[in-house]
Formats: sequence, C-alpha cells, structure tokens
Amino acid sequence: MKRSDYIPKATIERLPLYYRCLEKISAYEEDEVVSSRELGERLGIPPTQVRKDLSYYGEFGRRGVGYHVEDLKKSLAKILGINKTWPAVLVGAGNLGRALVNYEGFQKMGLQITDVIDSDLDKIGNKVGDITVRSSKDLEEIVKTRQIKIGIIAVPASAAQDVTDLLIAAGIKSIWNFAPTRLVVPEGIIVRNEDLSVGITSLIYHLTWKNE
Amino acid sequence: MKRSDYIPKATIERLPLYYRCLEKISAYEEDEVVSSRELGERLGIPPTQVRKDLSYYGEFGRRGVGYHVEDLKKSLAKILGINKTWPAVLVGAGNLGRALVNYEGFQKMGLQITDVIDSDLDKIGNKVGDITVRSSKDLEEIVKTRQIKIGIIAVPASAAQDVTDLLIAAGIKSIWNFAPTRLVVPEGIIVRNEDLSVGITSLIYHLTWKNE
DNA sequence: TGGAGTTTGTGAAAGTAAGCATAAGGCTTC
DNA sequence: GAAGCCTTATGCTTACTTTCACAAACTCCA
Repeated sequence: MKRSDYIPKATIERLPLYYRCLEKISAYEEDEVVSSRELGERLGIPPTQVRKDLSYYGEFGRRGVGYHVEDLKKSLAKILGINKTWPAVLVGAGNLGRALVNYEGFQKMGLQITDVIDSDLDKIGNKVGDITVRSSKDLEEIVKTRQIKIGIIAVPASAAQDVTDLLIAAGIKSIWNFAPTRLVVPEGIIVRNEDLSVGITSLIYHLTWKNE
Repeated sequence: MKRSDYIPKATIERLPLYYRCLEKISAYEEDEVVSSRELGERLGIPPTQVRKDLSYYGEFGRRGVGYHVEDLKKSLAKILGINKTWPAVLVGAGNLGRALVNYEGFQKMGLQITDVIDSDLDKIGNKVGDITVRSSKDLEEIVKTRQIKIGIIAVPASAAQDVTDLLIAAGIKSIWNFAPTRLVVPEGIIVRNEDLSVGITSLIYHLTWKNE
C-alpha cells in the first residue's frame, strides 16, 4: 500500500473518525458513494482536509463522483490496522477498567480485551463482563499464549510504572495508559496516554476565559 | 492577569500537566523552586517549550533561579480556572458514568460531579457513589439551583444528541462528551469530545506500521 | 566587587499543518 | 460529442507551533 514518507499526526487522529463515519453511512444510509464535502460536513472537517488526509495513502476517490463507501471503509480499515482483531490485556479491575471492558465501540475498532489482571486478592476470581480477573503472576503466560501486543493500564497513578514494567517484562509492545502519569519505557515500546484530567481542565479553561 | 492575544491550543493542553506536576512536587519533594529544565524532564517536554508556554501568561520565574513551586501552582490554578470548584451534572449511569463519578483525580482539577441523570427507570433512585440517580425531568431544576455550567455525556452515541439538547435547554454552557459522535450545539456552547476509540485506533495504527 | 555559572524571557528561525487554487477526470444533457 | 457542472488530487501559499539563540537577571564564591 502507498504511504507517504511523512504523515501529520493530526491526520492519523482523523482517520478513525472517517472510518466510523463511513461505518455509520454504510449501516444506515443507502448511498454507495460519499463526497469529501459530505464526509467533512458530518465531522466538522473541511473537505480539502479530508481529501488531503486520504491522499497520503493513495487515490481512493473518483473525480466528479466521490468515494465508494464500502471500498474506502475497507481501505481505511487496512490503513488503520483494524482489519484484524487485536487481543489486549487490561490491568486494573476498578470502575474504569470495568467501563473499558464493557465499552461496545472498541470491538469495531479491532480491540478485544481478552484478559483482566488485578493485584487485589479480593478482586481475583471475580468476573468483569465475561472475563475472570487473574493475578499478575499469570501475566507472562497470558501474553505469550494469546500473543498479546497491547496492554491497557487502568490503575492509580502510583501503581502505573510498576504495572508498565510488568507488562513490558511479559512481552507487551504497546501501552494504552489511563493513569495520569508519564511512563518510562524502553525504546520501541509505543505509549498512548489517555489523560482525562487534561480534557476537563481544558474545558474549564475555556469556560473561564470565554468572554475576555 | 496578563494573557497574550493568541495562545496555541497545544499550550493549553500542557498547562494541566504542569499543574499536576507541580502538585506532585509540592506534595512529595521539599524543593521550593523548580527549573523549566526539571519540569520539562518530568513531563517529556523541552524546557524552552515550558518557558514559552508560561510566558504567554506573564513572568513567573526568576532568572538564574527558576520557578517558585507554590506560587506557580497558584498562578496556574488561576489561569486554568481551577482555583474554584465547578459543579457538574453527568448523564448516563452506566459503567463509564460510574467510573467518572468515582475517579479521584477530577476533584483536584476543580470538577465536582454533583448530580447524575439517567433515563432508565431501573437506575433512577440507585446510588452512584454518594449520588442518587435522578430523572431527566429534574435536570432544569438541578442546573438552576446549583448554577451548573458543565454537563457530562456518558450515554451511547445514539442518545447523545437528545441529551445534548436537554442539557442546553436546561441552561448548561459547556459539554464534556464521551459519546463517539459529533454534537450539534448553538453558538457559544463549548464542547470537548473525549473519544476513546480514536486513542486505541491510533495506537493500533502505530503498532501496524512500526517497522515500515 | 567582579567573574563564572545558572536560568529565565523572548524575538527570530525552522519546522509542521491547514487551506487555497487549479488541473484533471467524470457525469449529464442536449 | 461538446458544454456545463461536479468532484478529486495536489503544488503552493498561508498560518500555526516549536525550537533556537542570546540578552538580561540572579547566585555564589573568591
């Protein structure tokens, strides 16, 4: 697949939006074709931006016509790597952990949380959705047998670095971190921080300064 | 308070990180002063970036010395608007809603979820943390009496627009949206989307393309 | 007091991302 | 099959963000 040498980070953040929008169109509309204008309107993104983003990966549209919904959806799935299912292990069976396990939207994006780990002896053995909570002693075996590459951290900030080290020792390649702290990881490990406090703080900031 | 005419969006996203880092230093270290170099190192941000970000709002440091931890913390709290407490109403008492209510980190950032709304009759009357779930019929009264400006949407995408309209009708000024959909709102209403699927998809993308 | 060593604040330069303008292809109608 | 109207793809321009470079201010020590 074509792929330009340099692709803006912001473009990569928009691709999932395009994908999800196409899925919606595919499910609820009978249009076979969609224009960059319409796609953009639905997402609040200028049409030139939509086209430029897609152009980094090839020519998916037909001039004078638009983009074929199903084809573009498939292409985007392949670009994003969500044309296959990625098993993942989640650490932390608290409220947030349970919310993540039960969140329906992830399945569609290729994420499948297959295992849940917690250090709390009271929680081990309990069910979270269909999954039985296990001890971190089992982590390495779980990662190996399922060939898991993604670890999800949903523990308090104070425990996050220890969990990170455990995950990496077990062979994890990438970490989705919900703890509000910066993780130290070896070269080559991908970390994505999902810091909810930043979101609310930036909202409060805008509320505070709105009329000045 | 000084504030430059134009401030990069990215700067505003970093301010909460500085604030939280200062809080940690203030709580666990005895240093009274911190340099932009150290602050940056702890967060993985270049020191010049730290200084530039702060400089949009004034001169907080002393040359040759650094920044006084407590003073800078106070200044940032004021800049971010988190020197006061912001009451908020959350709609959607599902797993995610419960996780948000019980998340400890928000309190420190000025957010206090005071009320929870759900349309599910089975959930109304139940407790989420210390809060009793109420019907959307009570929304307007809740918002008025508590002078709530922030609404949090933790319902499925299909219900999100209806909830948005309700919140705005009740007098809400800003929305923190966890539903994976774009909300249509009148001029002047602030919306912040917290789209978890984007995070995991971008992680999978990087995992997919890592070695090419 | 003065010189060496720090560290901030900021204008200027470099690097990144978005938006514009236009060429090229495609459909429809007469 | 040609004119008119769409829509994509993309080089170029404009706008935004980060990084650099250095003056200014402070500390410490001889």
